[in-house]
Amino acid sequence: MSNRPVRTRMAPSPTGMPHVGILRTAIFDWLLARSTGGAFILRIEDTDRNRYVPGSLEYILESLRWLGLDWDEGPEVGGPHAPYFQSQRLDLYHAAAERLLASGHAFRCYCSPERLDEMRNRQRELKQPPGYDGLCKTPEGQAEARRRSGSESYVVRFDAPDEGETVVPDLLRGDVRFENARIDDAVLLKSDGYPTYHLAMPVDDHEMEISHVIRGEEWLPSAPLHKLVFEALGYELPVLIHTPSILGPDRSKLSKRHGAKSALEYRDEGYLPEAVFNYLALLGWSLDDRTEIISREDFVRHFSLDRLLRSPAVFNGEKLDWMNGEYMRALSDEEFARRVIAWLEKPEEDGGLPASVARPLSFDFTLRIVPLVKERVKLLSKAREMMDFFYLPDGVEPEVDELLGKPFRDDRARAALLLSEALVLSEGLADWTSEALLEAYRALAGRLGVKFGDLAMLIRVAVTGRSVSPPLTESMAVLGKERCVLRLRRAVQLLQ
RNA sequence: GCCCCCAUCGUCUAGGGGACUAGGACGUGGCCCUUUCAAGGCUAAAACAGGGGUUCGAAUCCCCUUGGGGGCACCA
Repeated sequence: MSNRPVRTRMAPSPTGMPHVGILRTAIFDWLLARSTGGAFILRIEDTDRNRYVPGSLEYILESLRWLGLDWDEGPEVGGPHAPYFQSQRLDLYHAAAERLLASGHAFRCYCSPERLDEMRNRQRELKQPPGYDGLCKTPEGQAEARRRSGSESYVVRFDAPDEGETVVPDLLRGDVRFENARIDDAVLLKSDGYPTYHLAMPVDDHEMEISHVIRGEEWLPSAPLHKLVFEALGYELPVLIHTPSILGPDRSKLSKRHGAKSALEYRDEGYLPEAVFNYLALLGWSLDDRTEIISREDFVRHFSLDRLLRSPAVFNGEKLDWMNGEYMRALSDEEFARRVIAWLEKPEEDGGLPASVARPLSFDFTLRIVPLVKERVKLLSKAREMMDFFYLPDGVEPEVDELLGKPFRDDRARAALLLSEALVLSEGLADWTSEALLEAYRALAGRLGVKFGDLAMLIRVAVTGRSVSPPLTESMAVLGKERCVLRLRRAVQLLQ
């Protein structure tokens, strides 16, 4: 195998948001490059104008940026092999096609789509393997095809050998053998002058000096074709690595059907990029028998191709959630505050706080809240419901049912009494600290003959508007006496 | 239909002939902690798909079966 400098690439088509499968492969590409001092190249495979989805390029770039996969060459950064858009490299593909035509490795095919359809239907009925029947391999056949289609429009097809076998060396899977008779005379150049992947990929990977092609295993069946094209063009074949698929819960390839998400959707749901990176990188690769949380630096330091797995992995959202929680808790308070503020300052419809809350949020105030919520939140998006009551300028509006809860469902008067006792006590409290509050409320509960938990819940809902909240007295200490007393008073009124 | 790939707890995985009464993690159950919710601690259940070989010895190597996945476009 070659000793060329390591150069890997991600080569997405602009057909929408890149999903986790392709991103996971990109992570391996990036990791291989970064761990070897090599280069990671981004190339846009925009050769199918029919499938083009506007905005895709930005989705791709933003996904990579979000995950921290910086590219050394490609869109925006340029590079010695620019342009990095295949639609701007047509001359290269035409020249390659001409060479293949001249050397007899390819031929022009005038068959109409209709004829090809018929051909395939016939083959299916006869239970024969589908594939081009070779009509246009001879001048007579070409004439016939032209006559039948009534058009001069043609494609360039590869003339695959009919005998022998082609052995594809895959670093992960070893030598994979294919009978040449099974290799189709694939279209290399379409009638619109654009190349197919089968031509563009060998040409570009050669031109861009790609040393390792890491791509999904769905490409394995066409790998022998690619090898043949590389050879016909006189190019050195890169190291091939076909990564296993990521599967949905039903074990079929992960797709939109399963709610397969793009990186940007994870971002918008409140996941941390380092957690998504960690989780994805561990789908098909492992460091050892126990390490789950691995920093980006350690991934780079320890990544090696020989620990890549061959078998497909089912995507486990619950484990991702757990891992995201791990990363959230591992953040410093300051960093947590920065990220959560960025989230909370978004418009309400995007998961931020209501418009009534003035932006920007106070960093210092938020920093005091962070220790109370950090370990009870798995997603940034969940932070809002845990934290909003701290910021609401007009207080909270608890539901009566919520306030009464189970213990006081049938004794509203008692709840009102307890709460007003708590109010009076609070108003008279000079030392507004969590410790003092806790002590005072415990004593009160004892004096009134109510379980502390029940009393606390009453106060909790009154102050936070919810029955699930960060620790009560600590939250109240941060909120401040004035606001707490106000909210207690309002709750008492609500019950009376 | 044909071709190719894959196969350890429900899921992600460790394991590359003896260290395996098969380890870790997520999830699940139980207990502890506890002002809610989390977090944390302890603990439990849970797997080598089946069958043949090879070998003194197989989760590990080979073959077959079964199962799962992918591919067979002028899409990538």
